[in-house]
Amino acid sequence: MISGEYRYAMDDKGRLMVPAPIRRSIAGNLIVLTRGIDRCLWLFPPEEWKEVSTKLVGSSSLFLARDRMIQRRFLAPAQEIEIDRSGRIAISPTLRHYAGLHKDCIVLGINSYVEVWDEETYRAYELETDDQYKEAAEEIGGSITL
Amino acid sequence: MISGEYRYAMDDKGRLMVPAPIRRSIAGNLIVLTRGIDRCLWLFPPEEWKEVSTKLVGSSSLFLARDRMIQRRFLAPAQEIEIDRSGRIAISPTLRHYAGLHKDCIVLGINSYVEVWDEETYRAYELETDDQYKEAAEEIGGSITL
DNA sequence: AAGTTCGTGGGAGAAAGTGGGAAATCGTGG
DNA sequence: CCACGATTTCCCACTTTCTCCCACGAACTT
Repeated sequence: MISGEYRYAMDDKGRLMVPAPIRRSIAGNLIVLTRGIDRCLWLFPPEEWKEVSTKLVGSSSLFLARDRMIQRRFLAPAQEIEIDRSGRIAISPTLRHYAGLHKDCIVLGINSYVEVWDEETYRAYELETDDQYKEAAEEIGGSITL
Repeated sequence: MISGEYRYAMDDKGRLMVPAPIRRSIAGNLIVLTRGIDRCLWLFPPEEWKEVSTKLVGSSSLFLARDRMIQRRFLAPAQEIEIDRSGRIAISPTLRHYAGLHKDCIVLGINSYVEVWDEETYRAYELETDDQYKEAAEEIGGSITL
């Protein structure tokens, strides 16, 4: 189970730390990096990626607009990359640009995958979703007793 | 049943005491620390955390905006940490920053979990919510006879 | 009064994070 | 097809932070 929230600076070469605890929970030093659905990147352990991608490809068709869209925006940008000896990954300019990564980045461990955000973008996202979050919390409060 | 209100100073290394009475009511020396919904941290015994988190994640999807939000804000920041031999936990910079922990902290034992507040923040919260608290008391008075 | 528990501080070794150099690769233009 | 510049990759070395452990002082107990 991957988790944790971290803040790292991307260096001038576009390299970003994969937090040590997350690294430890990944077998091998390969990961798959792709565009996330919000303005962030998603990072999967290879076997997770295989699962997600086959589920998506499995039932998709060249001839359906919706499927083509998903393939283009989610599957196509994916690249398998290596974690270097110091525990960093090099993020390609294309992906960097998509997520608007500048310098300070937020790295989130979520269950079985990892998200990478530009810090400012993430703060903005938090503000934006604050009301929804508190609403959700109240709703949950109705069903969870502690 | 966990309870008690305590005040501790976080040391320069970011370490904070877990009050001895609370420590005694936790099996083992592992706990889960995460962001609370107000500007504080929540600390769960592992089995409690498993229960809460599975209730939340149970059937969540990458592809639903609301699920992503809950995962990012509640689940992602969670980390399992160890209580050291002197009964302290090391709080990561990210969580420290979120709760605005400086030096003096308030630790609250509440039923089955624990809250950690920056002292100033907590005093402010108390002042802010004083009226609401009295109102709430009136409401409750309608249903509880003592 | 002595032992026990509780809280506080600090030191040493290990691990994590950061930066940069050199070789290799890629892309472009001649 | 080659040459050059830019970028990337790989590796090494340094610095900072963390972790683990021990030791001390205060307070409480017996």
